[in-house]
Amino acid sequence: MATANTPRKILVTSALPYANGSIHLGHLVEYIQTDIWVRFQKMQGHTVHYVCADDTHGTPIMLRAEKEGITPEALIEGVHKEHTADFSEFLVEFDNYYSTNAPENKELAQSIYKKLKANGKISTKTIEQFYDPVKNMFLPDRFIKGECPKCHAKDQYGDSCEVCGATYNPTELINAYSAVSGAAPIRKETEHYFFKLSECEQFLKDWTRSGTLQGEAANKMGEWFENGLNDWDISRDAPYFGFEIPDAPGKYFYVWLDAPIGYMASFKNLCQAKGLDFDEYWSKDSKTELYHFIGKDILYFHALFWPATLEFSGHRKPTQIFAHGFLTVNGEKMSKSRGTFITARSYLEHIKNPEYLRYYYAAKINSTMEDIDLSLDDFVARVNSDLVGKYINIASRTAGFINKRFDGKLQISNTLPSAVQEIKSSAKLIAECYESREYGKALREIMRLADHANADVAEAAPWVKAKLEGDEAKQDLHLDCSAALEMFRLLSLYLKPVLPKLVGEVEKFLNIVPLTWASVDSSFITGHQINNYEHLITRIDPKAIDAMTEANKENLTATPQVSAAAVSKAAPVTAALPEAEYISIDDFTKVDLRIAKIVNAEHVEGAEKLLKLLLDIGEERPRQVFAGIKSAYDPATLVGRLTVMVANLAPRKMKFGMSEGMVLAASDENGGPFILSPDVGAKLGMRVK
RNA sequence: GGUGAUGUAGCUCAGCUGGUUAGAGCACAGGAUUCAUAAUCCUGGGGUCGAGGGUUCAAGUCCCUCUUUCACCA
Repeated sequence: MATANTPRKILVTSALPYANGSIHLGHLVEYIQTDIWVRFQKMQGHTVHYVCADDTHGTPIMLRAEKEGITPEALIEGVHKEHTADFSEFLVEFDNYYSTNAPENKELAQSIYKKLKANGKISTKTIEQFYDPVKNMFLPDRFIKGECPKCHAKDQYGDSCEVCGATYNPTELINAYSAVSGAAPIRKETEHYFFKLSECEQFLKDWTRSGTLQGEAANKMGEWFENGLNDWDISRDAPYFGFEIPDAPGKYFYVWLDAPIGYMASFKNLCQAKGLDFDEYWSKDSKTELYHFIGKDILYFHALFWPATLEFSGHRKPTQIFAHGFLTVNGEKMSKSRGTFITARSYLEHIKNPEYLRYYYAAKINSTMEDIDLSLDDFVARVNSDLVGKYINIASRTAGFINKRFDGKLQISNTLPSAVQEIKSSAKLIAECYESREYGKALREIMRLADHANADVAEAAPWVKAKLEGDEAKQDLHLDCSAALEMFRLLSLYLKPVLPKLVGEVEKFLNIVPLTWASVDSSFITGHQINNYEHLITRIDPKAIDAMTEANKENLTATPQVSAAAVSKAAPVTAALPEAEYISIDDFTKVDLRIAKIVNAEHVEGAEKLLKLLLDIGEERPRQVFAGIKSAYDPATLVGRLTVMVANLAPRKMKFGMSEGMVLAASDENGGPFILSPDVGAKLGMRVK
């Protein structure tokens, strides 16, 4: 356990955000979690280096740059600026925020590769892959789309179906096409380089069970060992934005090979700037500590590939890997349609104060991989109640007496008041909570102490003493309010890792040097002069939350395609494309809507949601249409009804047969589906326009 | 589909190796107070701990089945 007596040397990383999009509230869970831990360790007096970088390589970045008509270098440079600004404003204090597309990283990636090769851990194998004959490039799985082989949903990615959840190989897709050019991909042989992970099994089994992972993470790893480890494909063919593999022209390192090496590169870059010893932190026998904070989704890379890469290239392994869960907003996945897909920038524009979010996240963060929920109502209630009502209130309600009655000078009793003593005695517990990443527990304790401090002030009733005559009452008033500010000082110290900026202002108000953990053992002395109290924090207005979610909904309709506008920081994202919200009359008339008579309706064997309808629109034979309305309609009640269908929708082969159109129906989360009915007088076959 | 997690008061969450009437904050109700940014203090109502089965003298806590939500599947 950490004590200030034994200074440690610690290197900490957060996962590298991909240089393909904006930082959002989900990302921030990790950076805030890490930053709090780093600030806590620094307050303990340890030597801590916190490094990170943009993850810049790979096919998506290459294609994105091409689409925007700029070089990949220009793209990632712009993103780097944006990311840096976002992190800085959220008070995430990296010692270095670098890029994987850097000379240090190239050199490290290549030298690590050479060492792996010299250790016999690299092999080559010819594999067959999909190839885009128009674009002249091999296609990663997620750039191949087609029909799901299981449920026949259209436009599914090459690895899994978002409709039915099936996983498969891209080769199994029906009518596969390239998401890049639309061309039908062909199969083509290519030689790939592999890291022989299969030979690292025993090492990894031992390593993952040696206390480096959380329990549930180690359980998850067990899954992979059961099936045996496969070798890891670490090469990609040109064209690829990345580093070329030494002595292998046209072959590039897969982005996941050089991304974690980016941790080293960022640190190396820091070493050059600050004169630190790189090898002290990365050599095989390093005595320093190394921690990676990551999301549970990339545990796989950090707990298998990464330690194996380090081990067999002659480096130290991570001391521990700290995986956290995902963020949900209002109990659900972040959603663009609900306005809960919120970027860091959007939060700053609407809520302004980043420390509210830091506080709320901290209140929710624990050491497990459980997801954490940002409940927006709870967010407002908690921040307003805890920070304003409890914590800041202690200073707000007592500082006035000190300033007005005692010229801002404190009077400290010889005997420590019991309430102050209680707060001091929690220092160890709170430190242990921070150390073990149980921030929620730490903040519960701190708020419990703040409650006691407020109760203590209520009991002392300074407003009563202020009205009493006599020196004794005046003396009591002076001591009581000074004690309250001492409690406030201690609580500020405990909160400092979470609220560095606010506590910085508290330090100015209290006229003290920056608080460290050792400040627990000191205290104010009689005669200490404080400054005038001014409001340090304001309550969150719930309207700002509503405005934020509304604005994010608008963003979606204004930029319907991808989040492309998010990264091109040249133009601020306002309604730049009003025309994108509208379609022309010509677009609309492409949809052939017809009045249809339901001539038959029946259940479909084996289908949970579908009814099979036969729809007459005046053609030779009725159309067969599968409609997902089983939950709301009894087939018998449908027969004979008129409704509206899309007549020129491309026929689609479904599991149960061809569907030759689509019935229109209304629904939302509260109900439906409700199919449409025409007004009296409409006849089957009539065009709807 | 497989695997790892997850489901506790209206909301957000604590509940360690099973042990007396299941806790906190917020919200709500009643009272007090007015120093403080409608902040604070005291009191109270509210839960068949996702469902069903099992082990045990005893289960929110262990086992099995089902189910919710999340993640991963190189």
